[in-house]
Amino acid sequence: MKKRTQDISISDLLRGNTRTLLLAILKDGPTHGYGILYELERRSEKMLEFKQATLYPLLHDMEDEELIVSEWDVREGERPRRVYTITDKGQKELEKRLETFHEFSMTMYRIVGLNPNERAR
Amino acid sequence: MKKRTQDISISDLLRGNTRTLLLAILKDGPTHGYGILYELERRSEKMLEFKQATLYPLLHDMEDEELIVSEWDVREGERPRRVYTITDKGQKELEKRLETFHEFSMTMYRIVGLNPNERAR
DNA sequence: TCCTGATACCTTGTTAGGCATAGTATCATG
DNA sequence: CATGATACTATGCCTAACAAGGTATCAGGA
Repeated sequence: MKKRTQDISISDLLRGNTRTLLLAILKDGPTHGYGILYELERRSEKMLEFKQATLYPLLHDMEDEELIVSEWDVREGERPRRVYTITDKGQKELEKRLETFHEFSMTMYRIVGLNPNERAR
Repeated sequence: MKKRTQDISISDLLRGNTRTLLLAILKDGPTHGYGILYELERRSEKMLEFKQATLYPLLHDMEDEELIVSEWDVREGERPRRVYTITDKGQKELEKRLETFHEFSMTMYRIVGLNPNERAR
């Protein structure tokens, strides 16, 4: 039976990389949840985005895992924000994840016979 | 509550890249299922592997999607093998997928501040 | 002779990560 | 005073990859 071709899904490519992205953004300074959404959009030039339903539970999990810590930033006349800071454990986790990501990506490039330095056609 | 850190999972990184890998391998010539497993292991130097429960259903789906075609290769005194060949549609799909993969990967590198040309530490 | 491991294919049900959807609330702007 | 942006949270769904199990043939060793 003929079926429609599976769409290529960014969500699937994102899978397994969300923690890495979060840690990488937080490495450059404490940020609150909503700000991370903005920062990711900015750095990726709108190619990538987290859905709120992805981001917030993930932040909570990562705090449970002690990769990040949070504190409420309450200011007069402003909505309270929960600001997240990367921990030492988080830094180490980031290093490990970057290594794995890099190794995986280079293996992918090798297998498919693509050169990472060439511009996309 | 403290939780154990999520392990970095190759399965998750693989997600969304399996069709791309399959098509890339079949692009270099018709191959039977079990042979694809071997070829992937060889090209990735054992970093990547498909589980059989991933491979076979995927091959069937991709045949339904007309990205590949199969025929039984029956030989005297040998177990029958189902040999898969990439179609024109599959070739085009591969191109699209490679473009998306490349774009995604380069975006990842940019966001995490890693240089794809540097060796992993 | 029988057992193990490799080859070769297939199926059923589970898992878990990302998401759709919905809800709450504040503030600026027109 | 309605809308959109900001800011956080919770519940339940979807689906790709996998664990586990099955069938069968053949070679090689104990």
